[in-house]
Amino acid sequence: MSSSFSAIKPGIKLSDQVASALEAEIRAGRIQAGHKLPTEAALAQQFEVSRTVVREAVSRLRSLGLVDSRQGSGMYVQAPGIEPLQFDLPHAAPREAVMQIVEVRRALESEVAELAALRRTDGDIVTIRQAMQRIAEAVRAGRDGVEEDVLFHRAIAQAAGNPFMISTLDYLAQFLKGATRVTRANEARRADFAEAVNHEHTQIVLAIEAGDAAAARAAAAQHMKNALARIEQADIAFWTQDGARLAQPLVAASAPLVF
Amino acid sequence: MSSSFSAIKPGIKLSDQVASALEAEIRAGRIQAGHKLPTEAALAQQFEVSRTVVREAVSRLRSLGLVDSRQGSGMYVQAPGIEPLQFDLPHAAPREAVMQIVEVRRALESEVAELAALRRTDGDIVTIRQAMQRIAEAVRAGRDGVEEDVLFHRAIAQAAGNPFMISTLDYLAQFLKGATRVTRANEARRADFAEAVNHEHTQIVLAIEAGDAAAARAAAAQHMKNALARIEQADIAFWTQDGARLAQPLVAASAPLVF
DNA sequence: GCGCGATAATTTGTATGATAACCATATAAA
DNA sequence: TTTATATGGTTATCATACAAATTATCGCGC
Repeated sequence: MSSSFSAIKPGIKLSDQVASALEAEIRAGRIQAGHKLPTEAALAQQFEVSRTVVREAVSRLRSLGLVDSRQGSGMYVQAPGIEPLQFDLPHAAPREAVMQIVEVRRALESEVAELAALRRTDGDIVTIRQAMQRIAEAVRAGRDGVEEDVLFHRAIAQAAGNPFMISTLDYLAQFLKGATRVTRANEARRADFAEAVNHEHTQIVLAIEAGDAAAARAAAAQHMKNALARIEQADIAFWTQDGARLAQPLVAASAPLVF
Repeated sequence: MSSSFSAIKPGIKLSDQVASALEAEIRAGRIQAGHKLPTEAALAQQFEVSRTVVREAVSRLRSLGLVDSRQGSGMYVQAPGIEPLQFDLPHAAPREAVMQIVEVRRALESEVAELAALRRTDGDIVTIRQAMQRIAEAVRAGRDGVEEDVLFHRAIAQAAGNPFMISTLDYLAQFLKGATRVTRANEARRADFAEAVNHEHTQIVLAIEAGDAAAARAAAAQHMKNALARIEQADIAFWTQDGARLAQPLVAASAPLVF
């Protein structure tokens, strides 16, 4: 292995240049996974920089999961890991995107409800019941109950006993958090919405308690379908200028719950 | 494997501790987006560490996109974006994890098949048919057809018209790629597996072509259920020592397809 | 008082050297 | 074979200093 690293250009931050160079070396596979890469001192000499910038660079690679440094031993390159999931949202059609993400959630919530009906323990049922209580209390207290709603669905996911379902749903929740609140324009429908949501939640819980997998799936799917309808009826949340995420709606105090 | 001596770990790196503390501080919103956080010297004094570790910690936060440092000015917290999805796999129960991830996939594939049945265009059907053809050709050519299988399921997802479904399934595929190939120990069953997989694929495609949403969902769910059974029958892929991801199986040439 | 440029102070980026903690290996001792 | 010790190498942390970029401050003319 020759791989004498090229010199560097001034202007851009040195640590970034070194980090990029090393990252390229690794991703190109010129340094095999599991192997040690040169010592900090050696790298500093090859790049003609101080050990400080080498450490800064390696720090970045470590947080990217590309290398793993062990004190006293050395720095080892890790096999290229799993590429994380990150939706890229189109700035063009935010309404479409929300509905499509809800479709994904519907698929998971249906499965989760079914699994919960099959696997729920007595403790799970207690937790779910409590979560439903808290939603009612929040609504009575005049709040929107969005946080409690998240916990309710999370409790069901917990009962399903699949941690990957939970984390995937949590990911989706980041996008839908803004959409679960609708604007003041629909304030008049608030009571209707809250009642409908509560009824749908009840259907799900009853099916889970009864251990009726098919009914639980159907109830969850119906819940999502109705939530979609509620979102469409209302003004949905809008997107931030960079299109990176859903913005928090301006009005939250008296906004109805849709999920 | 003697008695239970809990592993002590005072060897947590200072920079990691500082980074975690700062990250918690930011994610909790105690430092608003756009505001400056204390100078490196100040942080070093507060945490009672050297400026070096503060810089290492901040380096991590910068690569996470949480802060942005400008020379001569200071370090500014950036608006926290969407947290990407990244399963953390337990190195304890890899078989369980695979099955749980397949559960997630089953939920999505069922929904995808249903949506595809409702929304497929003529062009979609052609693409799906071609993808199925390519699997058959690959199997006849003696290859495992895993790549073609991925494209087949992707074609169906395309027909469903939901890009988020596609990217989520792609993410799951990273974990299941290793599991779709089984070891040579099951070589004898190869013909059976290939035939079964082909039959299940056909059922899905026929339902989609017929526009029968319920049948498509059922066929897809059955396909996933059977795939799970095939995985259980076979030796599933094993995990790497760090539990970070599925390892590529050693034997791929004559391994049967399960999905 | 107000603009405005020089300048000083502040802050991050980089360099350097030193020390501590830790690991791997070899060697000696029991 | 096992245990203890020695030794060199590597990363982690510390302390200090300087460079480079930004920001605040001062002084001066008007």
